[in-house]
Amino acid sequence: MATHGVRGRSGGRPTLEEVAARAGVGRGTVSRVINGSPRVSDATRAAVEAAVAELGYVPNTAARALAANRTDAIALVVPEPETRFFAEPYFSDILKGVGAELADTEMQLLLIFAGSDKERRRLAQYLAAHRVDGVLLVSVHADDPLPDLLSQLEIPAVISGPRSAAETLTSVDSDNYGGGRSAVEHLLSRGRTRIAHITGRLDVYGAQRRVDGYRDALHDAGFDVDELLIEPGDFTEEGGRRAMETLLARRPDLDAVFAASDVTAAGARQVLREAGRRIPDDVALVGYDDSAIARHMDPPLTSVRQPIEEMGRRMIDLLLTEIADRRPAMSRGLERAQMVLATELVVRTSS
Amino acid sequence: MATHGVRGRSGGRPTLEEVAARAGVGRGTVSRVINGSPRVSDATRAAVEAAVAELGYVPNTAARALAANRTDAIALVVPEPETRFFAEPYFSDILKGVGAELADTEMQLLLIFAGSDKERRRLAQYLAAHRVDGVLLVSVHADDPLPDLLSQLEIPAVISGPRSAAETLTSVDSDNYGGGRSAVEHLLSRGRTRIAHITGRLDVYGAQRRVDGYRDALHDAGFDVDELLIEPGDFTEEGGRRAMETLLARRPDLDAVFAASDVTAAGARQVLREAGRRIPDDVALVGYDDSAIARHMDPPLTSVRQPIEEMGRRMIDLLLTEIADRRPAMSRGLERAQMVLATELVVRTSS
DNA sequence: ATCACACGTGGGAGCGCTCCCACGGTACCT
DNA sequence: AGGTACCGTGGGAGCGCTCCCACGTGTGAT
Repeated sequence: MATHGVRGRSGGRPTLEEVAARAGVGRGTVSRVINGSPRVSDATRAAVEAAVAELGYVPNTAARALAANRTDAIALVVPEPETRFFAEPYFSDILKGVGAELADTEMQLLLIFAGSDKERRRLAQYLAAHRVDGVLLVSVHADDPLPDLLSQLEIPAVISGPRSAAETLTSVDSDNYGGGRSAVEHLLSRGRTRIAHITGRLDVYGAQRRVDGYRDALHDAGFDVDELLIEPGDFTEEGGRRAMETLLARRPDLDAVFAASDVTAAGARQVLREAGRRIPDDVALVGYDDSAIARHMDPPLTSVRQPIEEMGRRMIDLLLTEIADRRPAMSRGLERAQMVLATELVVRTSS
Repeated sequence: MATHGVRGRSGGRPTLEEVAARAGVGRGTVSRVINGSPRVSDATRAAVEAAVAELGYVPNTAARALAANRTDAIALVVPEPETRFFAEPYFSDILKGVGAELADTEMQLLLIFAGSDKERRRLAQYLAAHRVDGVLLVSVHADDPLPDLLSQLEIPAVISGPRSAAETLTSVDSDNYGGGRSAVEHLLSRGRTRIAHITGRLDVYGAQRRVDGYRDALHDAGFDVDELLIEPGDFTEEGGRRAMETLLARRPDLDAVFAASDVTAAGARQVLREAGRRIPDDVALVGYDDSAIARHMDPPLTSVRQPIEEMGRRMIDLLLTEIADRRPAMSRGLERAQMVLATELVVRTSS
């Protein structure tokens, strides 16, 4: 469909040189037209474009990459096994945002999994070869060496979910603090006062921030924070069950639970049911992520929604800017951007 | 982790030339070592490898691609919107096989979605630019122009699920005929004789082959095929419901149903339940795909499993061979490979 | 009339590699 | 001794682009 027109009699694909000859101009001029430089007269531009169309010219990426020292490709690095990538809607949402924002760009997106050690070595090789202009990093654990490798190689990178408050890479995050806060404020407004919190993995910065939001919301409402109402989980269903059992044993009079993920809430719900507590009558329940689970739970789960697709879009924005600036990491003076997007509490009948 | 060692004082990455100088050999020799040519003495090879390690040399992909006219990349083209890609386990299984087979290769895998028209135009551009050495095509509809574009551009390609018996591209498929056959033979062996079939979308070659298997199994067992027992579906749950209603109205005495997908079977099951038929007592049910749905259905669904991961692996095998042969499509004489992998009937309590 | 300075343009140099030819050396034949 | 063959090796040429300098030519200020 895209290519018809005369193939060069040489048999191969037409080159810049051939287009130039055909249009009766020099090589440089064709290059300028191809790259959208404004320093070309309209007449010349038209002639070149005609020649390009007639010959079905398509630039040779390798040659361009070699000469210009760029690749026009960026990588989305997922430091997880592929299984998790498909299992968690998080990734698919990010990918959707990224794809949308990249759609009218020349940039090519590469999806790279780095779950196993072998894959990670491969990735290191890959980055060392500078085969991408920039990197999008999602779901990075606190002790992951990848970000440092990237700044060392001076490859522009944007991370989703900073590793800490002192993240050195440009980052995009949802407002975990505000999310945690809004969940608790909502429960308070419903008249609940003995609100428990099942946290996420605390080596994940976002999980900590949710706890901070939980604490501050209670504190600002004039309550003391009861440490016995806080129990660490790990984002999983099983973790939610365990934590809920502990909490119930420790504080049987609790009247609400804020779980750090919907899956965790599902685990908690199960234990509450088995203990004969009705939701929301006896215990109100709020989750986090607003995933499919939340909508299909019985009763439907109130949950904090993160704008994940939007995060994907913003990540690309920032990355492209950084690439364009060509001042990779730690360029002098320039503050690393730390973008934070608002969350939204989706109220359902569980609270 | 991967790169330490002396960076060239020039500041940039070391080149072949610098490695050659350091090892006291010529450029060609280093190239030979890098590319694993046997025509290098052991001593020289060792010297070069030492120099490579010391300098932290990593080949420049763009330069290599330009000089050698190859990209060391292949694309997995998914002619579907990203949503379906994540929704259907088929893709994740294929990807798993592909990834595994590619793991100890230099080849880079690109994932390209071509669901929308815009994306397809982009893809055509991409292929015209020969940015990949080969293409893996999955889930292609009968009238898709993509395969023809590929052979026209002479890009090696392997398709999963041939478009017809006369597929011109190299293909890998599971044995849909045998799968259909085994499902019916199984039902016959259970003493069922009035076996209905809800087909898949009949513009999908594999769906047709399943029908063929259904027919032949009955015929070979000495039964006439009752056309009123065959009702077209479309692989969806809703299609399964509709078809089941039709069948039940037409042949209330049917005692078994073979559905062309598990999802279709789920739809059929629902209608059967509503009609008061017990499974498997009154009506035995067999699905296709052996997906999660099959395992979790009540009762658990007998289903035909396709070796999807294996298909991914074989596709890569064939593609790499084709790339190595450098005789892209329709090279003279060479029969297109049409690989067919066996299916397996997983018997559960629904039959 | 002169100078200055844009602007649009052509083409050399060079990006880092692979390919291939040519060369000297060794080994084995006649 | 000369011839032939092959092996390991060096390095020229060239892949198709971008970058940048240099070169007219036209315009406005002097």
